[in-house]
Amino acid sequence: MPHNVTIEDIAAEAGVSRQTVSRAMNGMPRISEKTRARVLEVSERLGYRPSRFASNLARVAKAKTVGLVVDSLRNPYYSELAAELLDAASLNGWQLTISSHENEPVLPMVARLAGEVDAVVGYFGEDNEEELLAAARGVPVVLLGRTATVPGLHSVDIDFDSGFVALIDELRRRGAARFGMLESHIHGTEYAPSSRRLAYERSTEHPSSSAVIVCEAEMQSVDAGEAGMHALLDRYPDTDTVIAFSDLMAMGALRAAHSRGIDIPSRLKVVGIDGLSLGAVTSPALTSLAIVGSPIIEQVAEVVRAALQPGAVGEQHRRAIPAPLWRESA
Amino acid sequence: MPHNVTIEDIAAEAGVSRQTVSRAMNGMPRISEKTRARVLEVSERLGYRPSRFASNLARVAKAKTVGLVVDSLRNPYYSELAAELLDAASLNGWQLTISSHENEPVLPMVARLAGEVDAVVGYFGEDNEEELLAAARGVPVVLLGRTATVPGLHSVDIDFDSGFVALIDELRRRGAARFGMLESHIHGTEYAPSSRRLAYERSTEHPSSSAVIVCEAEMQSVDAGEAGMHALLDRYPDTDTVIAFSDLMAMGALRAAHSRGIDIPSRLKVVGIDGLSLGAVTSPALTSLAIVGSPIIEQVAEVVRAALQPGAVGEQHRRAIPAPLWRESA
DNA sequence: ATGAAAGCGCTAACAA
DNA sequence: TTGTTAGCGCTTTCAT
Repeated sequence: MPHNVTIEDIAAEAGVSRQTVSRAMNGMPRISEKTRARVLEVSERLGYRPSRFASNLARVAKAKTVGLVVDSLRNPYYSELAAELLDAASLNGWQLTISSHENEPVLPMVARLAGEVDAVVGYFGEDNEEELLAAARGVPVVLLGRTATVPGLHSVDIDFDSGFVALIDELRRRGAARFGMLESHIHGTEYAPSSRRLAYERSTEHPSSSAVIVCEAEMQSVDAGEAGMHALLDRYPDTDTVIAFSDLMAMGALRAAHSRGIDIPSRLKVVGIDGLSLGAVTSPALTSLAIVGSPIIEQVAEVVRAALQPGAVGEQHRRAIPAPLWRESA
Repeated sequence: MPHNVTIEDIAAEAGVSRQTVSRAMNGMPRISEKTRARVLEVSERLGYRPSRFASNLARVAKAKTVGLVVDSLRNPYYSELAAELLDAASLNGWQLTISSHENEPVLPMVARLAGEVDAVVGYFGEDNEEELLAAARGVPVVLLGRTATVPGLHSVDIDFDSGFVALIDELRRRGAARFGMLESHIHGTEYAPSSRRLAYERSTEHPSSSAVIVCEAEMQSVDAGEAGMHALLDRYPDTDTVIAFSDLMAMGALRAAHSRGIDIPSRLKVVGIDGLSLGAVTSPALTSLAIVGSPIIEQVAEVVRAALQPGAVGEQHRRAIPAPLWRESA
């Protein structure tokens, strides 16, 4: 059983001390080119791989990495969110490790992640807060899209109410009068109104906001949006403005409108939620209540930055206000 | 200067040994519920965060993490690739940390990554192999989309020639006769024919394969594809089959065809490259030469698995054959 | 330019 | 159930 090759082996083989090996491997000064070359040659020959754990343990400037938990990177909402967090991470000198709970139960995943990262941020659906906290074993956790209720958990929630007010106001100014909404319901789960629907209903007046179609979404929510749009147009033919649960669903809605020969936005306005850059390439380009590309990531970065501070204490709760992103469809 | 709180502090405060603290924190057996609770209480009160470096150093089953380097997660090709690698990672018990070289030069990024992961895989464009190898400091590197030429670097290349043969054959069987291609050229860089274009030209006969339009792509290559399609239809009006550099460009091509009232696929077949799941929601759904969703990730996972083996020696070179994904547009 | 000593903070194996 | 003894493999500081 050939034991793992360590810095000690390289030092011995090259006839130098461990520090010299360290200097050579890390491109540090105070070493002659000659010895450096020799050490590098030896280390390559023996297949030496420095232990990142040992080196970070000894080093004073330790690497920082934040873990992101999402449903699936196949959903463009999460991949754009990840892209933004990646920007923030690079700005702050963090690494970003991503996990999706597509294949794995959340709690074990968080427990595993906790052994590899310095903070965990993510969407955790309905997961129990106490259990999350316990699974994280001291690693700070930031809940996205909901407000944490137990002490010790940070959160960045989304203030749909404020976002909707701005959106509906401007839509009205543009002539919107009879609203409809395409709500989403993940197939096979028990239905509960989403915070998006609730905000929609609060921000529109009653008779119009009764025009809600609950779409049974599976993976491909574009299709659900298309079907939902047909249902909505059948049931509430005089609707002039449709707000979809997500941009993906709105894209389906656009398709349904197309197939019926309905002109957008003159006859019907369509608005998504999310603010995906993907929405720029539909025709017409999709107007959206933007979460991604708005201040949410700023907030997350600030919370993480604070939580990563050595003496950090207490939790932070923030709310990000989604902002309408006006393109052509409304 | 309050030093970092360590296991020692908790042990002292709780009046137990370090080992007992370890048992409590990690949910290990052989500890009474009473002491566990007390230790947990203390650790929470003092804000104890176990050092993942120390724990992994001491632990025999160390965490494995692989680093993925991509252009940008905003590009669905990379995010779907990442999603697949995430699946493979979860299957193998790895973590996945992602870096994009959107904001950061590659070499320093690889150097940083190398201190945090056990293997690096990624698209490295034109980057110098020797420099990459040096930056990785002993951490295995897997090049994607090209074949490594220096010893020490692994690679998984894409065999477009084989893929194109299968694609073109079947297209011909379906009536394709005059081919055209929409090639991509990243704006502001020197142009060199892509391996996709070369494979296309090899697999089609000459006069038809001269129908190549080089599109100046920026971020949003959908637009480039749209413009390119118009140019192609103007210049080679009798083209009956168009192959685009990517699915995104093919989506633009679809849009151009739409706006000209050209029916797809009866009058014109359109094929993308990449195999994005996004292609399923265009109308008509996009046929594509699939890279993502085909064996490429298998190959990558195998190479990484081998490279992660303690005594691993030598490098691996593999080729993945893209497979046509027949949907409606062809 | 190089080396020796002293940790970094934890877990594994064994003893009590 | 709990504690003791050894490391894990590297970097830092200080000599030389």
